[in-house]
Amino acid sequence: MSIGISQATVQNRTMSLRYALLALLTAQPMTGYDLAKAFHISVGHVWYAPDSQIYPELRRMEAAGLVDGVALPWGDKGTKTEYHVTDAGISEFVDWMNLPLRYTRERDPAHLKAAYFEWADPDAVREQLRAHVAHYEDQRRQWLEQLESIRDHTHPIFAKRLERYPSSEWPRITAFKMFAYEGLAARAEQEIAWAQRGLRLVDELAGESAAD
Amino acid sequence: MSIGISQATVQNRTMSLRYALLALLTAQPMTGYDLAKAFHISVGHVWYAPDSQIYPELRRMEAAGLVDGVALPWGDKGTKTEYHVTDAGISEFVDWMNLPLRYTRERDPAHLKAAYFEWADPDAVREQLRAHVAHYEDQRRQWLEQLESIRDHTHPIFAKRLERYPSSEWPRITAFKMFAYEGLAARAEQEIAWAQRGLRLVDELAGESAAD
DNA sequence: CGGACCATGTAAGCGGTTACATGATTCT
DNA sequence: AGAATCATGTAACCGCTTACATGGTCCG
Repeated sequence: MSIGISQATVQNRTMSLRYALLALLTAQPMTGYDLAKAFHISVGHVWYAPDSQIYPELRRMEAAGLVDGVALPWGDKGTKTEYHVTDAGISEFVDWMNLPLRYTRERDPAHLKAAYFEWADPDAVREQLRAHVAHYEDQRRQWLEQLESIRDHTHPIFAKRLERYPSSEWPRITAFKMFAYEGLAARAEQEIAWAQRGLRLVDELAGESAAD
Repeated sequence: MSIGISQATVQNRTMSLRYALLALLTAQPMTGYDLAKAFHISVGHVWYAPDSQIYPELRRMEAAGLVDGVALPWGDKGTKTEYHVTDAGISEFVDWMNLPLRYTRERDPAHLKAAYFEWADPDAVREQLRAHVAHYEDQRRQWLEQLESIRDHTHPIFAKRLERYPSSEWPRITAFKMFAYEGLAARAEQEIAWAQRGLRLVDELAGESAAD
């Protein structure tokens, strides 16, 4: 016997894609294509999204009044849509920023498998640990690159973002962004160290059984 | 014009729930209820799943021949189904264990928000960083508890698992399990350190603007 | 003129979440 | 007798992935 009046926006799960898009659009207006590209060179390292998710979400956001889509001519026949954040969009983004996060349960395939490594061939274990190292070394490299270009303000989107603020605000904004990426780099280093410890462990165990 | 013959089991995404269930059932046969409980006291700290996901998955796994469901009487009228891994189940689990992981893109709401903390109230930032600390301190505590009960073999499911092996194998199996949980504990410690650094950063920035 | 890039999607499906639902059993 | 626990689900929905699809534009 519900009456049909419902608290529509209670906080559906996370919807972080929406906020990642809003975050990017607070730096400058962009087309869906620009956003997709920005996802690869910027937030994409914190929150990845493919085109097929971005375009529809932008249209939902426009329907919700969070962004304005402005059609721009492109060549002779083509057009493209450039999205601008609205005041309502800013307001929703700030609300989200001030709201505490909901932490989800741990769900980690790498550690799940590691807990049952006795079922795998030692060589397969080694291969997977080396892949773990390689993956996080790559991540770490990317994050350090981001860090560099944020520190020296050569990061294109970040530079655009700073232009919107008085230079007195720059250290604060830069500090937060670096803080976020430093955390990710530190996490990557932790994962590398862990996997390397695993590799040593496999060698030790192989040595023992060989000595039998 | 496809002919309808398809490579059915190509590797649908991860399906880690299925392998988490198989992993548990290699320790001992269990009912859906037991498994749901085990998810809370064991793998649940690496891979969580609610009842509503476990029961249907078990039936799909039975249909796929990976487990055998044995109906057991329970009280006067009730029955319960105890699932046993089949040889095919073991084989599929081992195959999965030997296969390299597919790493998914980074998607981390906490670091996403941190990168845009200039949009949040300093107090809201502090609250979120403290929540981050609290969350990972809790995780860390749970993982260290797991570690303890694995180390001294008081962990009920793990003890059952060891019974299936000659005691010469115990160090190896124990070492892998501890390795996995140590990695998680180390990660939690890294997250705690990161958030605490964030708290210091907010204080520093507040001090600077107060000095203006 | 061809290849790289710009632009924007649709469709199917899956894994997971949340909320809801029911009844039996064992313990105190 | 009532509470805690055992047992097993259904239904709706959502965020995301994968694969597929199309056409225009710019540059060398």
